[in-house]
Amino acid sequence: MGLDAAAEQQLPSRRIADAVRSLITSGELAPGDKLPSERELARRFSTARNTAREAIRLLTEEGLVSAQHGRGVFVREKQRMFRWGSERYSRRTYRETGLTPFRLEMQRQGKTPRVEVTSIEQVTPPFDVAERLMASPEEPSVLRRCNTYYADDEPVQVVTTYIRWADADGTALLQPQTGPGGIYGCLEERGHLMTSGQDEILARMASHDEAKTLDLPPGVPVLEVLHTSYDQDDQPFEVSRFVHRADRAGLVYRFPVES
Amino acid sequence: MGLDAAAEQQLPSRRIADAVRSLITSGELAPGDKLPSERELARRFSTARNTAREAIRLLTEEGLVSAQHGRGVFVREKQRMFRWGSERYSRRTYRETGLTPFRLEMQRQGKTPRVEVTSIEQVTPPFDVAERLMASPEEPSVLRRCNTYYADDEPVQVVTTYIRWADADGTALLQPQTGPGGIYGCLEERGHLMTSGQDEILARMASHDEAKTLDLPPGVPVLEVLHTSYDQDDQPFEVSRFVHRADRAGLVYRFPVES
DNA sequence: TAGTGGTCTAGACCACCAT
DNA sequence: TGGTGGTCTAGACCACTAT
Repeated sequence: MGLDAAAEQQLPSRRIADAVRSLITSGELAPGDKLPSERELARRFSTARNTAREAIRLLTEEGLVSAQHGRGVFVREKQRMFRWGSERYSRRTYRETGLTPFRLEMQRQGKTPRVEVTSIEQVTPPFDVAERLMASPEEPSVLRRCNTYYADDEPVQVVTTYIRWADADGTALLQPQTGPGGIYGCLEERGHLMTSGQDEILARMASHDEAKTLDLPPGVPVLEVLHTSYDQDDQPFEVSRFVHRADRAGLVYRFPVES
Repeated sequence: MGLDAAAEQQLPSRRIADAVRSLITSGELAPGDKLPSERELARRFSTARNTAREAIRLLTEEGLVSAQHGRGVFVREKQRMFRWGSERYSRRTYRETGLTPFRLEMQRQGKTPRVEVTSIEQVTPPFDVAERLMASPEEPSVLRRCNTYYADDEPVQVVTTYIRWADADGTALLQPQTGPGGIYGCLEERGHLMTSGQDEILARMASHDEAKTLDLPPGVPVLEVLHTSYDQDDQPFEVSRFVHRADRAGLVYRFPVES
């Protein structure tokens, strides 16, 4: 398997990692292929098993391989299946297809969509949300809706939506099922028509809980999108935090450039 | 230091990680603070040093702490300083301030900007770039310009720009200094006025080389933006790949929502 | 049952940093 | 110089997966 092709190096763990990495980038080890076992690598490179293990850890951290308990270590499949972006909020596509953006994207990918409403509560919003929602300090409580979205029963995104309590009280927003128009339909009835949006994007490693909820393998970051909706008066009326596993999701934005 | 406050758990390494994590989230350990040493943690929890080390590794992977050789392990500072997005391409702000978006953002942050031109070469573009640039298969060669951007001599982004060779040949684009209008000025002279753009965003762990170039600590992902510029005829004429360290950079997009 | 990864121990030596 | 993280060894036992 040409593992010895790696040039002389400093650290044994690096040497092993470099050798395996070059097998992957050269294509000799294809996505889905099984790596030699830790014990086998240790034997071939005449090191302790922990050293081979450290090499695997380096590759895992780079997102190149993924371990499966009791089965082996495998070359990661590159599949960035889902594409989100500003079309997430387009009413036109919804009118034309009758599908929400999530369901539309799932259909595109041939996956079965499922949405789970995790919780609906009255809470005090986190700082960044309060700032963007301009929630009054006197009455800081907002409605928080937590949802988890699944594709073929695999979690792909976790969404937390915040709406001022004054806009939510007494509406279907307090119910898991908000009706055919979704939450934006409810908010239109309350006088808020989305005319523009802002997405703030960052990437980070998943927290402990997120890793569990999203069933994230180690070495996979998350994409976090903090979305703010603005109404016809250019006032913010809704803030949502989207958390995607970054190996499955990408974002796309088209925009005009003023001359 | 209340380390023993952690509830009983299964694995020793998790137990230690949980205890330290709760100290961080509770604020008892503030950003910049030094953690107990690995040997000290091992002593307090009556484990081997490698077990305490594994706990630190878990926290590093979550992006909570960062080790400094010979000094100790420290709680990470949360500083997401830079904000990029569609304004990156605004001609208006450039006209009004005389500053490129990068220099403007640096000024905002009180940092000293520096741009290093790493290489200017005629190459065959990678697949994703060729696809977006609609480079002809007969004449697949393009100009590739590699730049590294620094803030106070710390690398913050690596940019690779691709331009069709026909548009670049015989222009200042072949030189490190492209003149006051930058590369877009050169391309305007060649008949390409940017009227719209597309940014495709993904997050991933850094490759080996990127980690070195960006001086990335472990546990920090990168944000990759693949930008495509469209001219007055809605034809793509330039593709750039931006790679940011995700603990320093965020992206912002404002967009209209059609009714 | 055999082979795999997951975790742990109890040492050791090195490289880096502060004093 | 002493303390820190970085790496390594040579074992051990457990949990999971396949057969």
